[in-house]
Amino acid sequence: MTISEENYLKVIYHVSLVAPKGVSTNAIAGMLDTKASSVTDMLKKLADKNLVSYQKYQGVTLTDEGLHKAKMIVRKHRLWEVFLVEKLQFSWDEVHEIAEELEHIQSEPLIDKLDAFLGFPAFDPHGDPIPNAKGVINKVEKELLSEAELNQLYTCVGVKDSSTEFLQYLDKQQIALGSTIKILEKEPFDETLLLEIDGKKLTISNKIATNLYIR
Amino acid sequence: MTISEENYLKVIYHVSLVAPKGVSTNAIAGMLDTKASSVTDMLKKLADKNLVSYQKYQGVTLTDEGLHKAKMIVRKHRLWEVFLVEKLQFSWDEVHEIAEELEHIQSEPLIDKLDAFLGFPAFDPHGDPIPNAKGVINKVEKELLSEAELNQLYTCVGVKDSSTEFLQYLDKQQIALGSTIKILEKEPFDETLLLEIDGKKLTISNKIATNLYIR
DNA sequence: AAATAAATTTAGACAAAACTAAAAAAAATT
DNA sequence: AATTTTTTTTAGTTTTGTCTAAATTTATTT
Repeated sequence: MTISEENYLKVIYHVSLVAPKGVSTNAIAGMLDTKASSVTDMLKKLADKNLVSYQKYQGVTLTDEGLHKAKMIVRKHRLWEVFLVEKLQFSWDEVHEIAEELEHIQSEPLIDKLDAFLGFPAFDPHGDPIPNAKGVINKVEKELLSEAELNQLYTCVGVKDSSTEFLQYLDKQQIALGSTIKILEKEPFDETLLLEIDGKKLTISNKIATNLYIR
Repeated sequence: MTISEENYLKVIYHVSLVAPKGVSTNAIAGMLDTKASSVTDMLKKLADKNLVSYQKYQGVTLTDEGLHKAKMIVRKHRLWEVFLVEKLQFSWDEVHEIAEELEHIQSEPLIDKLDAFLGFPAFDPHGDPIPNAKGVINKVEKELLSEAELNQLYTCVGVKDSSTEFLQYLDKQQIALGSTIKILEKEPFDETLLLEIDGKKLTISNKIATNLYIR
């Protein structure tokens, strides 16, 4: 598999988690910053290799084989992110791009030994679950902070948006995975929240609240 | 720089350590398992980018810029090898291929943090020196076991051949970097050596002796 | 010094992965 | 239902890195 093929599989995987009835050519083109015509070409190739099922104009879905390959790429990406943060002291907003490269290194023993070295982590630095060597993903029930109740105690378990800007905002406000969160007030007009985070008070916008996962 | 360009630079670097007056097209083709005509094409491209100086039919040498780039690739390769052996418990005969991939990951901070994580190692698992971030290489005087004197105490500091077969032979005979070696006898007919290695006696052929570095 | 052999380069072709522009199909609108 | 818009595909090109076959240069031998 080429790096390009792997990137297509990964994008189809991520999009199909949200849009399960077949991923559109344009959606893939948008995520990969390429043209729809290029996507069509690649989908044909992936279909020939039995990694996706594709019918003209009908979008694409992963085959069992394609799904497994995609999960293995995600597994590698997230394990490398853990390595970068836990062992090399990168911050969680710096690791995505590097992991985008590392995820394409081809070696089963490498990734299994890396997994063991890291202590078989279940989640990456952004709270996303890491598929195990068989592709099984530990599902954890979680909800968005924007859906949470007043005056209940929650723990921050992940982010939806993992852009540099958002992650750096969270760092600045000292919000991290594991932080304890209680909603003290909810402004009805714009859904701004007044929170108590690890004991400190903080006001956040609805946009922030719709990108933080809690449990 | 593409992976292919990096591989050419690396090969030119390695060959020019042995043949300093310009590396031939065929030598490069042989090492990269490609055709001479492909090499010619690439040399033109590298010359356009000012990474090599190249004149038709006269072989090629690295420019200062090309030399630095090549050293940085070697640095990455050897640091990753240390990581694989020291942290992930690979044996020294398993790491070359994986490091061939990892050496192309593009991130300065990654490699500097990896260097720090590993404790700024000076040598890789085969005893080869690791260039520092500026490209400076710690030279260590060493000689081949085949050139060594009788009844003197030496330490094994590296291998010339680092093929899987040779490294596995050394493992089997329990010869490792740091082993203490004394030559007890040298057979004049075929230069077979009787050694005492870490206290144990062992007979080795001249071919082995010409691939082991000692100090 | 001429002839032969070896090494190197040129010319032209190909596959992968992208592109543009135009055509075709599907979806949305009137 | 017909028209317009959007999405998707096709057709033809480009770039990168490779190849083969032929031509050229350098090295070696007689």
